[in-house]
Amino acid sequence: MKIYNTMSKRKEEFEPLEAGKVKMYVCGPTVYNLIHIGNARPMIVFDTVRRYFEYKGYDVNFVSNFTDVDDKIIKKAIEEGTTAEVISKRYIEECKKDMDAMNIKPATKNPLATEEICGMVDMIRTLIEKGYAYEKNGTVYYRTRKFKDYGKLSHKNLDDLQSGGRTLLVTGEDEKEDPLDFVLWKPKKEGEPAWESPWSEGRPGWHIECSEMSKKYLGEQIDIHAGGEDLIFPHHENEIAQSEAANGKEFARYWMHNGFLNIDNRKMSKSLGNFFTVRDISEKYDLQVLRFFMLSAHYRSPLNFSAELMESAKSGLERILTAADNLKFLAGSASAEPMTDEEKDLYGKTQEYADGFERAMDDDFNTADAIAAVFELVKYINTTVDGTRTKEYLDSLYGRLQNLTDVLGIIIEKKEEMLDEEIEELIEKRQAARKEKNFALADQIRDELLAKGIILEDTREGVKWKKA
RNA sequence: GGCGCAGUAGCCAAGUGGUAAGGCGUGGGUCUGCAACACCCUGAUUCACCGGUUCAAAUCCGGUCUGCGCCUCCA
Repeated sequence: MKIYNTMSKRKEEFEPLEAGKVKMYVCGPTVYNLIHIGNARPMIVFDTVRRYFEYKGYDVNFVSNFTDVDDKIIKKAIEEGTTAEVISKRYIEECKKDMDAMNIKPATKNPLATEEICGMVDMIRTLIEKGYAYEKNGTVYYRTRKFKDYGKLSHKNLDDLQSGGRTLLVTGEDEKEDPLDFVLWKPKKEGEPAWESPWSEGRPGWHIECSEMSKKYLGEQIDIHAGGEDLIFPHHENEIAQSEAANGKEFARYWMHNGFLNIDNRKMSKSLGNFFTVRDISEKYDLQVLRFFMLSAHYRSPLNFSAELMESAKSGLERILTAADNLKFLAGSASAEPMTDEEKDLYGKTQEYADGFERAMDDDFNTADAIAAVFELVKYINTTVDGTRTKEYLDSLYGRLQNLTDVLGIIIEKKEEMLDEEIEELIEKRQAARKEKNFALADQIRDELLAKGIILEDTREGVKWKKA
């Protein structure tokens, strides 16, 4: 199994710190609003990574935080005349609903920054003791140049950073020893939430949160640390500086970063009017479509989002779902005899698709290629299945398909839904009309059902229905 | 200014030395009372462009053009 490591800029064979176990940390969202579809990409991608590890038999300890104290949350709280806590609690709940609708497995642990302040204070204290941090007027800064490896993840050197095109010295920061130093602890301003610390009543800097939560729930050294590529610098670079200086050992073995999501080939932003929340999308699509769409490209590539592309993804997903649905439908009236020799042989050949799927996933989670293997399996199913097959064969194919789609987090199982009597009657009435070749009436009933959101399909084995 | 990424059919997208996966769409056909589903056929003599290396290049090297990202809060 190979993983592209941002640190080495190459694919590396994955070797867990502890056999059979994976410790991974994914930087989670700041909860000041509903999550947008850009937030959804790492959630979907790294959930899929996790699912694949589990498919391979690993025990995955998956930790992802919620940043619940931050300037944006405070700003929102002031706007609404409430507290930061109310805001963050609300959006954590909403975020969990969206994640559930995207079929993202709950993390082993979702730590909240505000509940881990003590640990952060301890870590900052350690950094000061070791000479990696200093306090000025209640603010604690990290002494960036003291950490020899600074820049190793983002492949930048300090002098380039300092002579960069933008002004690094911003307001009130002239008290820093060096413009590159970043904040570990800042004193509160009037009306802001604050915690006690040896330096001032205040709150932690953003970067220290992840260093501490990762350490507390996964240990000083972890297998995988992941997030959006925009976090490489400065967030992850700073986490490394903090954690490695404080703990004295390599922080994460593999650094994974997903590419950015653009909308109509432009960066998503509120000012461009191309900003979509996951909730917005859910009004028009089942979020499975969004998930499928995101997995159709490699996670490290930039991905463009547009209405047309979503429609295309919807059609493709539909094809997979239809094949699964068809297997279930046929199984309902299939022979209970054991699989025939021919069927055993046919089923045996599906191993090839599972192998192709794994080969793709083993190569740095190439979901686009893995999906191609799923489509090949679908084609195989569609061409080898009909009303004469045994239930055992149909169920086996279903199992094979589900085994793969589960890794992608795509649910092929149709919710068991009962039609109400009125609709059942209409379907029967239409069948009678068809038998009498009264097609005008039959079509009329079909239109009527369509208006109620029921799509009918006539097959050799009977009438299938599905929700529009 | 510094660092980095990308350019493969109408669209999306795999493929990093051995002769272009897969999906969506289009057009034609089979099946069907019709529709839908499904199936078959339909597509790149070619991988932005120009040179080079090699028996062999979409894949390696050099250059050009174009688009994008990061260096500042950002998934």
